[in-house]
Amino acid sequence: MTEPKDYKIAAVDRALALLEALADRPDQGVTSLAKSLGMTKSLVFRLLHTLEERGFVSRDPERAEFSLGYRIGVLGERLGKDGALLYAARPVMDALRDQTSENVNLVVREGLKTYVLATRAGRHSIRLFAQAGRNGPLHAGGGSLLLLAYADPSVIDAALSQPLEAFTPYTITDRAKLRQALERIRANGYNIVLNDLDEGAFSVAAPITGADGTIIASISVAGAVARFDEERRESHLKAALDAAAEISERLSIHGPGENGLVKSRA
Amino acid sequence: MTEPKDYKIAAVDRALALLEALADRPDQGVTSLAKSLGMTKSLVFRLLHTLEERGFVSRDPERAEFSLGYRIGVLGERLGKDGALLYAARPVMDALRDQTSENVNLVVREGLKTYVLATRAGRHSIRLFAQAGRNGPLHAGGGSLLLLAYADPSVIDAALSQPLEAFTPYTITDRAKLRQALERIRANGYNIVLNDLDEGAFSVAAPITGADGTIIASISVAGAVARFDEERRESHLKAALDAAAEISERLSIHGPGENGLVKSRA
DNA sequence: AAACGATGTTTCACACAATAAAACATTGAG
DNA sequence: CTCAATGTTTTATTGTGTGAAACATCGTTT
Repeated sequence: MTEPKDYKIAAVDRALALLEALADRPDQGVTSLAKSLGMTKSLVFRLLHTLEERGFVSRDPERAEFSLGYRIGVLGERLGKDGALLYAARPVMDALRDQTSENVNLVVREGLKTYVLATRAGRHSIRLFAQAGRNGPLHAGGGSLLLLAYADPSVIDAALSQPLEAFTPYTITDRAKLRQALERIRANGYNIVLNDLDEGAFSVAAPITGADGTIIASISVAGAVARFDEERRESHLKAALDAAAEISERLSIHGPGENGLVKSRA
Repeated sequence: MTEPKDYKIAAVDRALALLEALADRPDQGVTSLAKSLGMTKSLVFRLLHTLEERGFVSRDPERAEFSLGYRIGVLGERLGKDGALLYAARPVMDALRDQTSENVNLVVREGLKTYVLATRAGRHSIRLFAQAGRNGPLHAGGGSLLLLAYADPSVIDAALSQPLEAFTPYTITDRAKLRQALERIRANGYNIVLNDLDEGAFSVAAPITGADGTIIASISVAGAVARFDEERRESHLKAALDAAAEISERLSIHGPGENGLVKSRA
């Protein structure tokens, strides 16, 4: 492989590595950090000094150990939980769309509704499906059902105590059957639906895990059932699960592995 | 003034400045950022490139504009709201303690209780008062009452519908009088109490404002009433208000002004 | 359609600033 | 009291961050 142009500026990259190390394990000293990152003490010292002046790291009153600083919190709050998820998902959604040529949706739950955080339009379907920013029901749609399945029991109860609108003849409105469906989703770790929200549409949804290990969103591949055969079922499912895993990893405190970005296209 | 040794490493500092600029105004392009920060386009480009590879900035799919990246969110979440507040307050609390020689307490509300996030022990009082991590009531104590005063009306109602323990003969347990007291706190913008939680103790509390403008915590100067005269009342109040303002500014999206750290000791 | 202007991208050479090594200061333990 | 480990400071050299300017790639205007 050819060298892909490296515009990275080393000092900055090292500083960011330092922040990651402190996020991973707080309350570390200069020596410890230098050792674990393969830097010299003096370098780490000066990096910390720079970061501290801007509040990106904070030192213990006892003047010994460092942790992430308040400014990280302020900036992080600025972008919000949805922002982090959205930006982490962006390149992965692009890749998933390219891989499947179908629509890709990123959905979160908000109370007893779902909310489409972002979408990618597949090559085919023109006027189809999800619009970013739109609310949807919890009891129909691939991603929605999946989110409901992993929601707190009290949320499930609340959702099931509402009237369940039938969007198509295939929408599950029977509460017992719905509970069964949720059970199966949890058992499978994914969800595949056909025609239950939009007639003629399929959806293959996988769960995204936040930094705390709970399921916070779903990513789904959706398109016209006409293009949905057994083979695509398998490939789309694998692609969705992989994408969900990748996003989840990005959102974990340890961050993405070696590969800085999404896997290279074959 | 003598030059205070500058260990700052320029590249890193500029990168952080870039992050701040993006937090201040998202969706900016290379040129815009370069102009507003007084950097060259090529530098900004490379900084952004470095930051992007680690997920600290994110670019629009349309390949034009940049914003803060998901990693900021992940790291920020890691430290939590309390962490940001705590670290922002740390040096200010130290300064306030040095200035007043009294105890300094940082208190937040959690439901119908208060929670001492951090303390600094004054020169005098040995075995006195607040312990970090301890819960306290909402209706007694300088910081607590102040937090109650600025809490949501529903919280006030809930707090007042509970039994109001009398910790000393001076504790306000009459609901009407308590509401009056809260009213006066809001009118003043601060709170001063004597003997209401601990016999023989005073407390001068000021409100801390979060990034969204709401009051999220209180910082207070506390000590023995024996040392509390009219002059100290004024000076402690001013010191507490200044400290609260300083912390609030740090927590604001625009960040602290020119002076990177706390004001120099006189 | 062609020319323009603005923006993002790339190249390149030089100065200065980031870096490593090593000396120094400070702290705590045995 | 000595020793070991840590944070801090200095210094010299090299490498790298930097600015200027060329280039590409748009979208807009005439």
